[in-house]
Amino acid sequence: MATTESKPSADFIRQIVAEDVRCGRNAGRVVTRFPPEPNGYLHIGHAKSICLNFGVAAENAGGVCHLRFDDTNPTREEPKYVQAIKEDIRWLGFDFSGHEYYASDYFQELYEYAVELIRKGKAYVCQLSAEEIRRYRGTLTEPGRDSPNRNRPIQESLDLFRRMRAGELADGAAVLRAMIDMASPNLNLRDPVMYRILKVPHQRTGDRWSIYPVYDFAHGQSDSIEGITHSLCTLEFEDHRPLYDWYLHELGIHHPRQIEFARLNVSFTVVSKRKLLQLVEEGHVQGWDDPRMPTLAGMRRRGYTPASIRHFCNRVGVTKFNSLTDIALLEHSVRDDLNQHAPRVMAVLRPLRVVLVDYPEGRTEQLEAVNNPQDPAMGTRRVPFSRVLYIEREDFREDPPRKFFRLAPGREVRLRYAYLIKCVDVVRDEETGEIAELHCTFDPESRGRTPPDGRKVKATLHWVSAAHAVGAEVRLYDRLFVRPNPTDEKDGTDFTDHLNPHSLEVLGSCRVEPSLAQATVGARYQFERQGYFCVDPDSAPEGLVFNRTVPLRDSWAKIEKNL
RNA sequence: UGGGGAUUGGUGUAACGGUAGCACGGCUGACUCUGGAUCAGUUAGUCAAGGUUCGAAUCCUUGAUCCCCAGCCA
Repeated sequence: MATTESKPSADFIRQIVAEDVRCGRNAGRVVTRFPPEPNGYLHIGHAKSICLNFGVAAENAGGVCHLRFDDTNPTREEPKYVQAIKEDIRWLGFDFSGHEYYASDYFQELYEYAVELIRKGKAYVCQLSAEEIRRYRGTLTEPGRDSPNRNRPIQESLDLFRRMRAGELADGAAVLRAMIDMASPNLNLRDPVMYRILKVPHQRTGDRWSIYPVYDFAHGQSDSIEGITHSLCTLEFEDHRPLYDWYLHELGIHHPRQIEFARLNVSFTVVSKRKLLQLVEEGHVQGWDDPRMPTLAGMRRRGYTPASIRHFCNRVGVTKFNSLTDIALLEHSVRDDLNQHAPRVMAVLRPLRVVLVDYPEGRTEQLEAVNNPQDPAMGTRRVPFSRVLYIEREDFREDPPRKFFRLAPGREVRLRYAYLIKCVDVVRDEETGEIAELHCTFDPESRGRTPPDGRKVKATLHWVSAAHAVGAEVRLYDRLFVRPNPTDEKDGTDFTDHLNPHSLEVLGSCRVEPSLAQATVGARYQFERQGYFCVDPDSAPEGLVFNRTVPLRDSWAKIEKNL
């Protein structure tokens, strides 16, 4: 490159990390972590966090990113989610081998930390009910009141805590609380709960525990135990930082630096595990991997590439501003990637029969087609051509509007890689009056080249040979919601009120070129002039199923809209 | 009316007292056997009001608006 390309400036987190490395904090080491709770599938918002955490680690010499499952609530977590999360992270392109951790592995240490705090007089067992604790906590504007158990002798708390662990107390009968300040303006500091009784078996520790640490008591210490240097989390934990600081300080253990950033929001979709779960449970979509879902599993099935998601995450940046990123940026990222890598094929979604009346019956030609004009190394293939073809119904207009360049009565267009054809007749179904087929003539001098008289046409259509085409089902997806911000419920609506009723359209009688007969599940293609498509796992030997990942930009659609 | 954050074109993001830049989107045009892609041009912004300064998106003051917090969820 002739001129020095200006480096994109690092986001504020990378700047902080760089400064820490520069001045030798943590001996120059960088250890980050991605800490999902295994209670749902990963979505595009998690992808942002994954790219940030693994990215920051990779950019620093010797940097490491841990995958840690925050599995502190056995009532909501399941092994199937652990598996799905690991699969999604690997698919996204990140390696956590040798660095897979579980908060549940620290249960014994966490228990000992809790005992230590009781011994120091910094924690106590409280037997107020959940409801009472809430009332004692006060409100945003009024201070709370001390629990009557706050001055319980240390020995008594120690004994009670031991009995909680031993299963001698019922669920909800007692909790362990930190003794901080019931009048703190930060509600997180009003004697927060550290442990609760949950006589529920845990997916990894079985029935060894009948008490479990709450997130706030587990998270910071887990980071500490793992030697995390930079604990990157979302904005809502900013208020919790003083609490984490307090625990770490009282315990006198390694203190990671927590930095908060804004979570990702994307227009016309929802990025919240709870809401995505609701869509699944209420049957608005067909599952976590429904191609309309912004889950990594859904996007994978839809045809998104890992690279396109990573690029998207890098482009949205990292700040503390609560933003709503335009879904067009996501769509651009995947087009950008697929444009360079997806082989082109011809597929007719809504077939209209075309008979070339002057083309010999029974004749078949094999025409050479380019697999990817962006990448000549991808070579060429042969596409069969014959007398009866299918073209796209929308590529013909009996009464063409202004600026419509495609086929119309008496008009000539090119068939991609083949001949110039001219429409000479429109044949209707006598009963329905619908256009049944088109009769066209072809110019034998125009095969793969401009005819000798130099005639030009304004449109090139894709097509398939009727006798050679393969049948397929194509699923067209549109945005899941009709509102840019479906979760804005200030007008009293629920986000499910804004679901797009047309987010899925299934086309059952599509015809695709024969080279696709061997297409394997997950393979991605550009259907020329239409968009990027990917083979769905529902495909069977008897029937291919394609998902539309994203349409090509369609300038005719824009012209038509403004006509 | 407690505490914690935030505010730069339509959207996202840079600029760290010295020319408000980049990307997406929009709009023009060129080119084209994908109305794709590509290329070129264009559009449009510092929340407000004061102050400091030769000079302010950046520093100070006041105000406005938005987000988060009253789970034994994470």
